[in-house]
Amino acid sequence: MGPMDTPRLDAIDRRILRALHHNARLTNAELAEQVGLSPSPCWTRVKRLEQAGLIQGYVAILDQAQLGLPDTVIIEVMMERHDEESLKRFEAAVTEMPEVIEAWLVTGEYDYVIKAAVGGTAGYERLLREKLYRLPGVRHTRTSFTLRCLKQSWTPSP
Amino acid sequence: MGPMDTPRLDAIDRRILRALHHNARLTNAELAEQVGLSPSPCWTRVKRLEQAGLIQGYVAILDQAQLGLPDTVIIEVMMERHDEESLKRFEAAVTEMPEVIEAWLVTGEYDYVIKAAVGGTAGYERLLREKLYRLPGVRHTRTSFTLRCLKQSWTPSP
DNA sequence: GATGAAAACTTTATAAG
DNA sequence: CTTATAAAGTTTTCATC
Repeated sequence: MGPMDTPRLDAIDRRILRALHHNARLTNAELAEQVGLSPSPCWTRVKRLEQAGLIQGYVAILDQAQLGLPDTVIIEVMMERHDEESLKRFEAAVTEMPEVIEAWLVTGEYDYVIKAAVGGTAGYERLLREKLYRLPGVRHTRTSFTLRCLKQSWTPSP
Repeated sequence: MGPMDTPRLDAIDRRILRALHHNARLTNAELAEQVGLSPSPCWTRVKRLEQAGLIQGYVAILDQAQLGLPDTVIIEVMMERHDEESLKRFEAAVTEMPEVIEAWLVTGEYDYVIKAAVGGTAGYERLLREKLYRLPGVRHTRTSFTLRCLKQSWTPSP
C-alpha cells in the first residue's frame, strides 16, 4: 500500500488522475468512458496508481461556513526559542486544534505558517489569545484575513 | 444541487461528515456501519448533506512529488496598482497556472497569498521570473519555502 | 427511525482474441 | 490493449413496520 518506485505516467494516467481529482466518486465505468478506455484496463491503472501512492486517498470536501467556521486566516508564527523541546510541543498542540486546517514549518522571517478556519474576528481572537499565545515559545504572530478565494485545488493539476 | 438553507447537524450527521472527510470512497453500507445507522437512513442523510451543500464534492488527493512538483512555496504578492483591471488580469492569470494550488485575496501588508507546487529552487525561480513577474502590476513578492508539513486537512474537522 | 426486498448497476477476477 | 463472462457486492427505490 505504501509508495513504490515512481511509474512513468502516460497521457491516459494523467487523464485518470485529473478525472478523479475532480470527482473521486466516479465509478470505474464512468471513468473508463471519460478517459477513453474500456473498464478493465482502466481499473488496472487506477489500482496501480493507488498502490504507487500517486493517489493518496479520497476525501469529501465540506463547506466550512456551514460548519460554523466561515472565515479563513493565514497566521505566520515566529518562535522565541528554537530548541527541539519547544518546537515539538508547539507542533503537537497546533496539530490538535480543530480550526487548524494546514500548518507548515517554513524558511524566512517566520517559523510557521498556519491556515485556520474561524468564526469572524471574535473566533480569530479566541484562537489567538486562548490557544496560540498560551503555547510556550511563541514570540510574535502576523495574520492575514482572507477576503476571497481565487483558487482552491487539492494538489497541482495533473 | 446548490446550497440550501443550513440544516442543523446532529451527532450522526457529524459522524457521517467525519467519515467521508477521511475516506470519500466508503460504500453506503460501510458508512452506515461506522456511524451506527442502517443503510437506508444513512443514504438519505448523505443525499441531504450533499444537497444542502455541506458536502461540496469528493476529490482524490494526489502525491505532488510524484507529479514532478515536490516543493511547496507560499508567495505573498504586493500589487503596484489596485484598479479593477489590473487585479482582474492578475487573478485570471494566477488561477490558470497549474502549479498554483491555492490563491487568496487577503488583508494586511500584501494583497495576495499564493500556495504553489514547484520543482526545487529552479522551479520556483521559473514560476517567479517567467510567470508571476511578467504579470502587469506586481510590485513585490515575499516567499516562504515550506520545509515540512505538520498538518494538512481539507476542511476543518467536523 | 428500522427492515426487507427487488432491479439495476458496479466491482473484481478471469479467460480469450 | 479489447471484448466477454460471471459471481459477489452495492446502490437505489419502495413498501411496511
